[in-house]
Amino acid sequence: MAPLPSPQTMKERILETADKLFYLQGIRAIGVDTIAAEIGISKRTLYNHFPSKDALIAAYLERRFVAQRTSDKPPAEQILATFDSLERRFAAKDFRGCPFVNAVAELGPADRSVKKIAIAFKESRRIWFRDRLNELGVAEAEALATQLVLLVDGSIAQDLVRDDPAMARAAKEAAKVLLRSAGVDVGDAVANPAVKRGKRAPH
Amino acid sequence: MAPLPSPQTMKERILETADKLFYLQGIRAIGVDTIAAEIGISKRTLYNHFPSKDALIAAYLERRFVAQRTSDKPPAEQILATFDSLERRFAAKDFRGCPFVNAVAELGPADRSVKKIAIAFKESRRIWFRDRLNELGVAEAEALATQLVLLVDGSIAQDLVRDDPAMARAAKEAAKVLLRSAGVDVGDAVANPAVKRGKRAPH
DNA sequence: TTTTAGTTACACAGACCTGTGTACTTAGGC
DNA sequence: GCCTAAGTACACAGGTCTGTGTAACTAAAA
Repeated sequence: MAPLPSPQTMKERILETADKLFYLQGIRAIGVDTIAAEIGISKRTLYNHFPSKDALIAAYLERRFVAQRTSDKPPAEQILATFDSLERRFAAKDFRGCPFVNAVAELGPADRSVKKIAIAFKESRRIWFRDRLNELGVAEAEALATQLVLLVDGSIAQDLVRDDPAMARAAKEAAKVLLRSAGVDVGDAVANPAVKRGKRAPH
Repeated sequence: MAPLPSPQTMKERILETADKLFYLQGIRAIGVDTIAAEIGISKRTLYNHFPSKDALIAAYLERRFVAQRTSDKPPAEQILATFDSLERRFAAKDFRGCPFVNAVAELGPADRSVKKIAIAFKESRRIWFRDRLNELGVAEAEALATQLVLLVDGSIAQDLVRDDPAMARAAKEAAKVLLRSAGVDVGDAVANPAVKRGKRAPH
């Protein structure tokens, strides 16, 4: 058997380090040498576990693809909690946007497989929203789920550029308005701060 | 004087080509050799106009920074027209997301100047929305402008991954709901298709 | 005609990248 | 004690990239 200097397997150690470096600094910016050096292993060992950098990239993205959890809390709460979770992640200094969007932006239209997994991830989140909305009996769950996903990705893109966790709060407020407009009770008397004082446009 | 084989200046020709290649294939994916070869000039000429690739990247982004036009149409119409314009751009096969977001994603947190111009661009669009909302007399124009910007960037990110121009329509529908909720007349009897049939959540 | 600014062709330095080849070491399992 | 699987050290091939150096060319201006 191979020596196991840590509880993780070597493959997992490589993936963990690749994840950190790829995500924080960019896939193209990080060479396999850098990853191996960071772990303290030889480049040969890395290539014994992954046949190519492309394979490592694919494994990195697949590892990032974790399905969103579903709790037994009310669906509306779960939906809104998504944005609280986002805000927490934005506040962390090592947040650098959506790894899938970044990979597609970075690797371009050439890399078909990367795009495939990115689409799958985006769709899985949309489906999660849709299912929660169906639980709420919302008529046009599909359309509303898409709109919520736009708010999620919009706040991620904005935070990537501006480093402003408040984008998650703004997205949450917008989500409340959309949910309310679809007949969902979001537990708030006034859904949108833009009408907090009941002001209306003069004409 | 230098020979001018085309009405444009050489600098502009370089920028135009760099724009096309950087945007479509990624900044890191394109070398200066490729740009020079595409125009049919020597690499030396390129470096006579731009001291470094970084300078060319900066010029590329600055050239992309075009302020949004303001027409004399009603502000609400102008705001919604933004999403129609987005949809048209999504439908073009050479659309590859927001060049500023892509550059930040690609170049990482190291490149400070790229981030700076990206922030300026995002903020300029938010300001444009805010000014239109102020014209409409919306109370919380700042907050609503931010929410609209989230929809814009969200639809761009989604289209980048999914190649689905319908994302722009979804963003527009969501924008209508938000505007309506802020008291703006968007000229539509029913703002959100999710309540088109008046369905309500059962509990 | 002479000058001069812009361009060209081309080589090259120096760095970095992916991926391989090879011989050596180390540590369990039998 | 031996075998085997995994890891190590290290060189290197072959490619790409940015950026520079240099001498020749071209065309317009003076």
